[in-house]
Amino acid sequence: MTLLRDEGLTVEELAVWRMLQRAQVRITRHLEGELLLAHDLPLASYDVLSRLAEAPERRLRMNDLAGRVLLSRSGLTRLIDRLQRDGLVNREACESDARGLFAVLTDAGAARLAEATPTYLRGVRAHFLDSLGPDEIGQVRQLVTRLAGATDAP
Amino acid sequence: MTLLRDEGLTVEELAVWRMLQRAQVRITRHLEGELLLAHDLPLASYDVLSRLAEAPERRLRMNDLAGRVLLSRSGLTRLIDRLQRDGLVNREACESDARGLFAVLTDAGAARLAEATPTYLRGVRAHFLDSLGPDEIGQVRQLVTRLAGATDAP
DNA sequence: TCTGTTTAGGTGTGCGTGCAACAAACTAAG
DNA sequence: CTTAGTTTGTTGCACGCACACCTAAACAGA
Repeated sequence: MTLLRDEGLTVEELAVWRMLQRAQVRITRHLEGELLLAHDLPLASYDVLSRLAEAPERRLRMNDLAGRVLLSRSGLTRLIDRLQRDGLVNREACESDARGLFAVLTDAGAARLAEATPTYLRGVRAHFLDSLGPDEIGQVRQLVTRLAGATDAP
Repeated sequence: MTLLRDEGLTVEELAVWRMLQRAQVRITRHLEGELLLAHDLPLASYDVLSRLAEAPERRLRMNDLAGRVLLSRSGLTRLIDRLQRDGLVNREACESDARGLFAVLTDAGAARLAEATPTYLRGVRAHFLDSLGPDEIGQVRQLVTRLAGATDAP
């Protein structure tokens, strides 16, 4: 209210920010709910599996993976623990660097990913893309690129 | 990759969705980090305090508050517990409905909010609004309104 | 008035996350 | 070769959250 103007934010600007938060949470919850219900797969796990599937040799160093997924290194360690326990991912040592570990997608992991992907993509379309006008994607791309700062997969 | 086209999503559409997630996490972490560092106040707590400050009589029913903040009812219960412990919020019974409880902002809570608000607003401007072109706010407003689905404060 | 249903809020529990501290392996300077 | 500094991944810990369940109060219809 009064606090707002003192810092030069309009009411609209604050409302937009709040709605952005709300939108993000809303979309994410829907998506995760569907993924959990249909495939017992959390969103973060799906993200890891899909990143690995895209990577050459289906493998990525823990550190690289943590950079792509939105997770701290320790968070990723635990998540890979779970995925390994479920047989979707394996850890393999790195030849050139004895400290390094690869997370590598198993066949079971690839199968699980393939199974869940239609649900995921349908969700992204239904909860996100369908709200965009046909020509808006380009604008939104430029916008989120600016907001995201760093690139997606360096 | 191959999985993508089968469901009719372009590579660009998926990239936009991923960047949106990345952007949201990035902004939120920056904002929360600054708020925590400067005022030892988590983002969720700031949100609650500001919602209460905006409400008539500085008070809101737990349920209403949970609707505005992006939190489950149980999550809000615990958060209010903490805020009450720190003296920023009090619980007061509701006259007309014996089940109801108001969360009401204390003077200390209002002071803490006033102290943290410049940091918060600066952060929103720096990490979000500054990435928008001067005329983009209106477009973004329409977009996020569609994405958020429900209204902000019904 | 009584009984079944709905709503408000809180509690028990388990999960996922980040931070700080750690050990091991690499790297660079002397 | 040695030593100091950096990077990689893991672990101890505490925190915050949601889900399922619970109690008390309100409401509905007979």
